[in-house]
Amino acid sequence: MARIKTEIREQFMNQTRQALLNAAAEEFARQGYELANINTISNKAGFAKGTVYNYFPTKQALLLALIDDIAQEHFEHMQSAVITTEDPIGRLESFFQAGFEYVATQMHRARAMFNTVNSSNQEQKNHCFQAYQPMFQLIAAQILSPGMHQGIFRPVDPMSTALLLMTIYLGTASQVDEQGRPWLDPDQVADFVLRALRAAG
Amino acid sequence: MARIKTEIREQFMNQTRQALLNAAAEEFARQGYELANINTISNKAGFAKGTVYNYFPTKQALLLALIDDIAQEHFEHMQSAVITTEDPIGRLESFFQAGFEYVATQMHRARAMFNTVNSSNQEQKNHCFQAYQPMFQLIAAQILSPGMHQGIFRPVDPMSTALLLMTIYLGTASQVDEQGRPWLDPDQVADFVLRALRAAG
Amino acid sequence: MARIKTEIREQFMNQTRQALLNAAAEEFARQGYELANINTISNKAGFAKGTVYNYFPTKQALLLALIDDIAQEHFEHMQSAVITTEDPIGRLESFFQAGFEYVATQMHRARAMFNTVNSSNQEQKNHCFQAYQPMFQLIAAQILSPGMHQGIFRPVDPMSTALLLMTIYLGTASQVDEQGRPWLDPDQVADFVLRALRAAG
Amino acid sequence: MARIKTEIREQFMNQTRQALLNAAAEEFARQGYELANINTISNKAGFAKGTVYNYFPTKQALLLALIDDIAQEHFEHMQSAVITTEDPIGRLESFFQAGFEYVATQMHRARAMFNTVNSSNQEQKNHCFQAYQPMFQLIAAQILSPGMHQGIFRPVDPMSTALLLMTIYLGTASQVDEQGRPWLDPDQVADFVLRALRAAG
DNA sequence: TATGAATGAGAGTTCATTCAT
DNA sequence: AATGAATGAACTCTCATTCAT
Repeated sequence: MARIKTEIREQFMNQTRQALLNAAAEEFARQGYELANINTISNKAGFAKGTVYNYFPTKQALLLALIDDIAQEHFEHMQSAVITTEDPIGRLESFFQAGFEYVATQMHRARAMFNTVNSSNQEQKNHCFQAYQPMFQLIAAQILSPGMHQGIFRPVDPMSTALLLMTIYLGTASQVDEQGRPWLDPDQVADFVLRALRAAG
Repeated sequence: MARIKTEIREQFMNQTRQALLNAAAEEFARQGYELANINTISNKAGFAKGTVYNYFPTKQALLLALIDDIAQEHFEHMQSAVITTEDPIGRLESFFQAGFEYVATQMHRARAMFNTVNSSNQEQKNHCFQAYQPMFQLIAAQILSPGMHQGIFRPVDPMSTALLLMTIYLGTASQVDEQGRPWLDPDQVADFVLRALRAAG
Repeated sequence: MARIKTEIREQFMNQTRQALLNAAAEEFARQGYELANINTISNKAGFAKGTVYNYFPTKQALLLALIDDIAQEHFEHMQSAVITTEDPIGRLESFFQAGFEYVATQMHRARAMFNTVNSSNQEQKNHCFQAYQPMFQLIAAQILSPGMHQGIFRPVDPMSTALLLMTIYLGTASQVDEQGRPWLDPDQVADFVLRALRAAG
Repeated sequence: MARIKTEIREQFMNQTRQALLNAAAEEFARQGYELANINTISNKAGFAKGTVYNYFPTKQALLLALIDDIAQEHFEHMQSAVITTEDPIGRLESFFQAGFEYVATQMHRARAMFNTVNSSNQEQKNHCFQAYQPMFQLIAAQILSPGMHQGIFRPVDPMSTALLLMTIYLGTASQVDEQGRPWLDPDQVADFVLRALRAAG
């Protein structure tokens, strides 16, 4: 009984926490970290200013928790798309498609992440890279390695190439016009990358 | 006589202006726009706070003037490297080499520019793109077009490909470790891009 | 219960607001709007600088709220004095007596208002006139009109004469020596005005 | 010869000084003392910022010199109008007519003076009263005294009545609508005052 | 747990004044 | 006499954070 009560409470707390994270995503996306306003975030989430501090000790802790949330969701979205096929080429195409899809459907979260990854604050930037380690692993282990083993991709260093692909993904997916539409399309980018990776002959 | 006096004065003013721009580059690079401190900038340049406002009406105007300064210098550095050879492949290699070189030698200016290009402030971002138009033209007209005409590069849309290359350049050149060394090297990146661009066969 | 709590809180807030308005009156009276210092105001009220901005969005909003407060209090003071007698002559004498009384007892508030009414800032000046509309009505409807109807006052245009009387009141009541004592006394002024208004013969 | 040179120089200096005073009048009228900008004033006069300080040691000194200039001109304008007739009633009417005329023709100077007379700065206010002493004398000695001696005006205290008339003049002449037209006209005001002053019977 | 009044450090900007030219 | 670059004190306003309720 007490257990159940506790669970219900936790669920409520999680709801509040999620509401705050969602509102934070929107605000961090629109304004960037420095200009983001804690008051605006809490109000957007339907709470008062002080409530944020019941869940996150500081503004930066809120951002970093958000980044963790985003990175995990982002990773799961990409992974599930990538592993639906065995073909390394298809996987790479899926990677870019799923990536652009994520940016399109989770605009706020994606932009909050872009802003943080490009932040001049080293701590925030590093936290992003940490949180995105699984994504690098995904590229290296689930796309590049199989491709090289099957002789479809030329031999490359998996980690630095994963970094390059990730850079290309982040760079191209984050460039959008004033209406939020990307300047480049994922197939075009995937095609470009595939030509660069394909084994000769 | 008056002319000479005026010229000397203008030279002095330009010196002050340049000192402020240099200090601003350092501060904007280290802190990003929002955290950059006008007082710190002017002191770094050897002046009092108010002096900044004799040269730039607002903090943002200072940033945008700096971006113009950087973009021009950056462009000139790249252009002079690119046009030393007729060979499109060499030109593309030179482009990345000169690019990474610029980032290495003009660290502050380059980082200030990266921060601005990735800013969540649309006005600042747009200003960057405007200021970098010559660079896009350089890629399209001096590298891609000749390469395609000579049958060395496969046919691509020059502008969107220039955008892609620029994105790759900015993305890869801006990724540096804590000591400021790039994670990827220009030849590796140029090689990757060349494989993607080369005409089949 | 919640209602009671809310009421208590509101009462507290009103106390803070009033304390700020009182401190503001003192400061605006002594220094005028431009030289008035928000920090001084909040400290005088027993609060920190930022607290002012929990109640008034800007310095000018604080001034205008104060003007509204003063105008209402001022009007109520004058009205209650005026309507205690039916006699138009007595009413006019009461008007000036109560007016000088208000200035003497509410020195800060009165001076803050004088400063604002004479401000070179049109917006502030206009706000004063708006806030003092009831006072013009009081003069026209409760003093001049009855006086004319009873044949005690000669026929005059009520509104422009109300304006003239108000001008005379403000002008004479605001002239004080270094110790704050008025140069003219209300009975003298009332007598002067009465002679100008009385019906011939 | 040296004398002549000196005179020419003085004339030049006086020209510069006058240009500065005129520009100051405009700025002090529009903005009030605190918001008036020394740079704006000097530029309006066709000089650089520093030039002001060759003629006036401080901003306030500039204001006070301007007040002296205005008070003298204002007085001369009123005096010459007042003394054209021997009739005290005509003199009083002329006083208000000339007064409103001065405000209409020397709008900037008049408004600068109104702003200063109503300033919360005691020093500035007092300086105004000092500078306007001749005007009080004019009212008392050239209008009220003759009127009383001729039995046209009832007996009043000349100085306090002069103060009252001056207050009424300043109050009514300074009230203008957004187009700068006065709300009351001088004859109306003079008529009001005359009724208050006329000897009974 | 949720609230929101209070805090106060900190920032950008203005501008009277100085002074070397 | 005229200039205008440099100065730096002073000000308004913002906002992350605290804490009593």
